[in-house]
Amino acid sequence: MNIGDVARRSGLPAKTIRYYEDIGFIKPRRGANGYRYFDEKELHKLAFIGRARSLGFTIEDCRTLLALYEDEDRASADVKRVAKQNLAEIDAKIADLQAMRATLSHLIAECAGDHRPDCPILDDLAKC
Amino acid sequence: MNIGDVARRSGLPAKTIRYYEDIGFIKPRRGANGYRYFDEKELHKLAFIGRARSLGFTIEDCRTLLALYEDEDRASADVKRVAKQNLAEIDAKIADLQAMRATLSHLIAECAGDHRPDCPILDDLAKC
DNA sequence: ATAATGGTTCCAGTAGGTGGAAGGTCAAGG
DNA sequence: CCTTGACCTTCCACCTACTGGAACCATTAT
Repeated sequence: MNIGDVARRSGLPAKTIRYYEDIGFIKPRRGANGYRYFDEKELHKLAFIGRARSLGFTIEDCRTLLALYEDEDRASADVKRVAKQNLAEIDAKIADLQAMRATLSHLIAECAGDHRPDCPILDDLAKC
Repeated sequence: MNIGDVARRSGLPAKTIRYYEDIGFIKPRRGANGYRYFDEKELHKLAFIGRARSLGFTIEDCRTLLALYEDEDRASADVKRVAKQNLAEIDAKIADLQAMRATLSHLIAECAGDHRPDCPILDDLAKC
């Protein structure tokens, strides 16, 4: 498979796949013309990374998860630990965003949103 | 005031204040020794930006909001529009994160988390 | 032969700062 | 007067995870 096929099948942009090669996730062979050639295993790895990324795992998490995935003797506890850590980070981000959301939607509700200059949103931002 | 005083009073790191000067938010005068000198108005502006940033507004949003703040003839509708746009982005992020969270916490619940290698988390990531 | 498509490398830029080096300045204490 | 330590300066690099674009080579279809 060429990179375009892998891109289509994995759902990742070709640029991202090249980037993932740069940072060492995959090492596709090269054809005589210099083109990358991917086998099913590499496609699989890329899809794995793509799915992990979409669940909010960082690139470093992906390295760990891939290593665990390829380690037949892994303990599921190790995977669970990484996943729980990620969950905690997701929860922290949600909490942050919800706090912002609460403040902001309160301010929006208070703002008349008309032609006049008086604005509780600006008042709040400016308050010392 | 020197930059350290402003940092303490605004809650922003001195590095960030220098950065905000670089990108044109403030233009503090300089003393004979080259030190930046800040007046109350600049402190105020920095605090305004800090608060806006903590509510999730981008730097570009901050530029808009500051301009509105300094425009006596603004319409509160303009401020409200920026705020609503930001709220929509926050909501989109929360929704994304909650979708991740749901999938991930489901997988975590299914994983035994022991010494055995079987792991529904990896199975899910690997599934084509 | 040519055009469209797809591949390659490399460099730069994104957002919003943060870290660190190398060096100038100022106030207080011995 | 000198030193120490806290502050200040600039500049350059680095962070995450890509993304865009230029310049160029290869393949395929017409």
